[in-house]
Amino acid sequence: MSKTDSPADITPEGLMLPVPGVDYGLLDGLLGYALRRAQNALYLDFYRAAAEWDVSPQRFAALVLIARNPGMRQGLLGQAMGLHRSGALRLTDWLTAQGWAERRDAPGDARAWGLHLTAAGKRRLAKLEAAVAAHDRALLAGLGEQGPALKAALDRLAWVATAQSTTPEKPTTRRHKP
Amino acid sequence: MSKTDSPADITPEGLMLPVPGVDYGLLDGLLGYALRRAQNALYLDFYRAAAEWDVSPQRFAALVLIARNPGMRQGLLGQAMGLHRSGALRLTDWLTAQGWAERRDAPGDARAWGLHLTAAGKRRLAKLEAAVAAHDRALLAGLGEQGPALKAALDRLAWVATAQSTTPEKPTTRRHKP
DNA sequence: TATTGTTATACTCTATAACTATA
DNA sequence: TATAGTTATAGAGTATAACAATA
Repeated sequence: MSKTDSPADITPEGLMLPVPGVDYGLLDGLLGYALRRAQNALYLDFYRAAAEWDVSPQRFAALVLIARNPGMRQGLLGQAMGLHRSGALRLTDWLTAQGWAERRDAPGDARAWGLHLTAAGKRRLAKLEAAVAAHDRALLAGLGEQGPALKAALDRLAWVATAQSTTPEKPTTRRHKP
Repeated sequence: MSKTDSPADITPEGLMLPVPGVDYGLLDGLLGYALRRAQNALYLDFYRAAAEWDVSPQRFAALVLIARNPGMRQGLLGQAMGLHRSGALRLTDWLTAQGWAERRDAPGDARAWGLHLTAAGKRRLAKLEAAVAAHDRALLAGLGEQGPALKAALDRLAWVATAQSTTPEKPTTRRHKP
């Protein structure tokens, strides 16, 4: 008796706002949950900033990495992003299909590709980066004095959490041929 | 000429560690990217803590919510977690299939379910919550004095970011029948 | 024998659209 | 007409396994 989903269904999905009347128990006190809420909010926010380009946060990161490390291999890209080889492949497929990047022969190794942005990709990325950076500055501004401290604490948190699970000797020295 | 994937392929996938020699460009300065790194690390870390129970962070959150709000509807659960109805359905399906929770008739509305933990679910959750809480405390301890400030800043960040995209009148007053 | 990239496949997460039964 | 839940389906995202070409 209904045509399709109703008007009141305009519920902003993905928005993880605290719902009044709901008891969140220990979630409210957890660092991990606070992080998830914040990340969720930022994710949605990113899409607003990058709406014009139709690029996800992950793809944006890939673009920046390729731009700053021209000729990098697919495998290295995956490594830098915590992806499996096959994931890096799909990511690269998308970037090339959309005209952002291209695969060229890698000098010295006939098996590998060197990744590069296309001319159009470089042009577009310049604007996209500006938009994202402006966006990030707005967030920092909204945080006031807490901003810089937050950034530092996040970096440290990533380090502490990985240290607990992997316990490498040093933060930097990793990812090398065994 | 290889049987399957080789020994050196034990690359901890999903681990988003900074790779030495790679230039991350503006990513290193972005709040959003720092957040993603931290969240990624915490996610993997959570799995260590909850390995014994085979529960994802999201499912853990659902369990806590149901435990603290017995009889809550599927729809409300989805709302609290930023999920679509169909997502809440699948989540609930999993929780019931695993014996964590059960659907009972909701008093007053024959269309709706009331969600409840099972007796076994309550018992298991008590231990799981203890493990997760201990884990979170360890993270906070690792952060030292930065810890509490980080938590506060994250809460504020989530608020700032959603404010920029939705601009509601007040943080709390939302999500009500129009 | 190990590595780079590929193909094929599968599983998770989450959305949309359309449907049912209530309200 | 709107809502709660459901079904079916599709799309990301990411993993595993097996393979080819190259190292």
